[in-house]
Amino acid sequence: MHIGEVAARTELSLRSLRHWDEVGLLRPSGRSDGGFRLYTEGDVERILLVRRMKPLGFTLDQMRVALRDIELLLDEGPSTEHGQEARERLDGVLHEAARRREGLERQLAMADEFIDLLSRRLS
Amino acid sequence: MHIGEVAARTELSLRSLRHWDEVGLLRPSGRSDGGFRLYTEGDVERILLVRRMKPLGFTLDQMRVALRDIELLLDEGPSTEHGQEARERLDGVLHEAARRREGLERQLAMADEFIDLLSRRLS
DNA sequence: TTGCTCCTCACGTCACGTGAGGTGGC
DNA sequence: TTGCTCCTCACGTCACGTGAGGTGGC
Repeated sequence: MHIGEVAARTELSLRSLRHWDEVGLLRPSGRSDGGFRLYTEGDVERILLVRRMKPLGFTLDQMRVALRDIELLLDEGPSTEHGQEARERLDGVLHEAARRREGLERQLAMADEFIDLLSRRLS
Repeated sequence: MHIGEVAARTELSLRSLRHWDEVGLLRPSGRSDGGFRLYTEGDVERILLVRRMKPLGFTLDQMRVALRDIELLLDEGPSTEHGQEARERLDGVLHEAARRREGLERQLAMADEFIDLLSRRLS
């Protein structure tokens, strides 16, 4: 499918999808003869995975590595040497993700404090 | 107090505090003879207010305006013409804040989906 | 054929991070 | 006097946003 449909389905901007392609985070599976990016359902699934990871504040490059590792583990399993290495890196990602999740919760708590404070000032 | 103590107490970087000064969001109340920024307890309170507002993703300029309006309302009350205008702008800010709060919650939910997915892949 | 979608530059933006080189404060 | 903290440039970074100018696809 074309980039516009992907953008609509994932709620991402055209520019973000093109940027992710540029930096190698998410390459569309193909291109049309005219040069249009062609995304598969699998591509969309990977985009949605990245979208879930993004609120945790990882860089595009960190997400690129993590995505590769997740797919490597899926393809090769944890038994090969590469599979082992991927697993170890992903253990680190999971720990870091849990840490950052706490940060997100603190942000939500702060936002609530601000909203409470402001609505009290306005009532 | 000096910028270092403020940074420690607010968990903000020295650079952020200097940047907020540069763009006029949060000017320290004074300067020492040698040029050191001097913050008061009131300055710290305002910094903490901005810190609570920040997770909602407003720009520094939007927060600058909102902070001025909040203080104006506190100083002048809602009866003056400026007080009226500030109140109306802050009503808008509160609505926007509530909207963005929902976005933050969706981000937290997405992060949880990612963490669940990754931990299932690794177990 | 129309017009809607897509393309590639390429510069701009936002909120700082990160030195470099120098000086104030107890 | 030492060294720790602070200062001001000023360039770099990250993840896109925003045109400009041009073309593919049904």
